[in-house]
Amino acid sequence: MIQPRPRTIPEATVARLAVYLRVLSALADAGRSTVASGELAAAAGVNPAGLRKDLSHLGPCGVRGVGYEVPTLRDRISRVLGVERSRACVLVGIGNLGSALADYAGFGSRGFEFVGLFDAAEARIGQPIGGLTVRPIEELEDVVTATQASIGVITTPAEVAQSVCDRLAAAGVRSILNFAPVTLAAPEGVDVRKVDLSVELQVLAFVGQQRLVPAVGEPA
Amino acid sequence: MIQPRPRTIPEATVARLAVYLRVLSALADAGRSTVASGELAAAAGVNPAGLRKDLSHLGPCGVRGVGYEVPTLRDRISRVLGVERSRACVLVGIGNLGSALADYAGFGSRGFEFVGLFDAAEARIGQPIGGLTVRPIEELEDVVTATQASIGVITTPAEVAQSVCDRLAAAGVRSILNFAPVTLAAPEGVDVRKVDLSVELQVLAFVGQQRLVPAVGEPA
DNA sequence: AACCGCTTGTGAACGCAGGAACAAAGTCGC
DNA sequence: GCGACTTTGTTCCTGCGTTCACAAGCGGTT
Repeated sequence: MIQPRPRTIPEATVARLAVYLRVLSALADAGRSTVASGELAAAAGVNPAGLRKDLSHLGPCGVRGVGYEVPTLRDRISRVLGVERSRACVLVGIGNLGSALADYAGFGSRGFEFVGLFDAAEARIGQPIGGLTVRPIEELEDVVTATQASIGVITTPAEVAQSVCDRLAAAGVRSILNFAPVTLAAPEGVDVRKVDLSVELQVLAFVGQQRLVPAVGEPA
Repeated sequence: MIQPRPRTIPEATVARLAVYLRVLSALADAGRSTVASGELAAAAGVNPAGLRKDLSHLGPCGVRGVGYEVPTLRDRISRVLGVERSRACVLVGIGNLGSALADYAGFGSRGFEFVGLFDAAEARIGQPIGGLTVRPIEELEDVVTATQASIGVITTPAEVAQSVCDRLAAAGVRSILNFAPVTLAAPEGVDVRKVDLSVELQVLAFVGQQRLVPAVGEPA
């Protein structure tokens, strides 16, 4: 009575599955019926063997000698990632970045729906963005409770990010995506994922400069 | 005649160094003179031993029994990451996200300076953002050549991202940060780093839902 | 001057992700 | 109906990143 497929999928694999899903959707729209691991891997920018290993976490879903059936695989990944269920998200901090996210159409098709936009600045409140209206931060707890939102996105200045995080966690949000350049502390059971745009640039620049100076005394 | 310190610093370490730098700057502003690895690690959200190993790539820079001198360590990391030198960047695609990045003050203090904002839409051209004016995409090559920009940021729709990437690479850009939801192909010598916002959300949601179903028959 | 506590830096072990190679399996052609 | 080719799924292995644990070193104290 053992489950043949362990419930845990590595995080790195999950991230790639999301990429495969996007490629598969494009292929399906283009009318392709099947695709081999080599082609799919090339389109996703990964190694074919790694791709097959990623897909093996979903159980056998390809046909040997042929490849993968595009719509079937797409639906399978969608189901595993939980794309078909709609997830309620709230977004706090409607500055430039927050506005960009609220307006980004790509989230809706991935199962995410913003149900509340919040800001502390008077000037922002009432502003319509992406079909919603910016509300005062005071209403945060009420909306989270009423909508059962489980995901919160923080795009506030760094100074207030921790307090927003505390309020989100207290209101019942279980997952937080943080764009503010601070490391947040959250209670047990709430996990925080950080995206730091300036760190990304910094790493990019560093590997670029590192490549220009291969090694002293060993010019490859 | 071996170099005691290999020139290569792991990418994961570089990303964390950028975080330490931010924490150290805040500590320096607050007037702290020294800090121990434990406190610094807690503020950065990492393991103390890992932090010390990261710093060991810079050579010995702490005092045993005391800790790290805050301004000294900050300057050391700044020098390694190349923060003091100004790097010219161009940004293509001035939609919501592009505008947010162009306006973000955090880049300037990390050594990055936008020298050109480009868009294909007539309506955007001429619009002032963050001290610059949006220019037509046709001028991309001229500006990259004139400014010797080595970093390009792509925030265009997915459909045109590859062609923008090609043009950037051909114009001499060595590093590209891609926010468009496609996997880009670039020539040898040009490296591309991808930030996919919807993938981040997807991963966040998945680990959240995975945590709710720990394992069938073994409720931790 | 010697001791003691504190902290760094490093060496070793563990776990994990990534890549290559191989066997199983299904399809197409004859 | 049978053989050969193609492609998947899996296994092994190598390398890297992370964590734990300990020795070395410095400051403060008596």
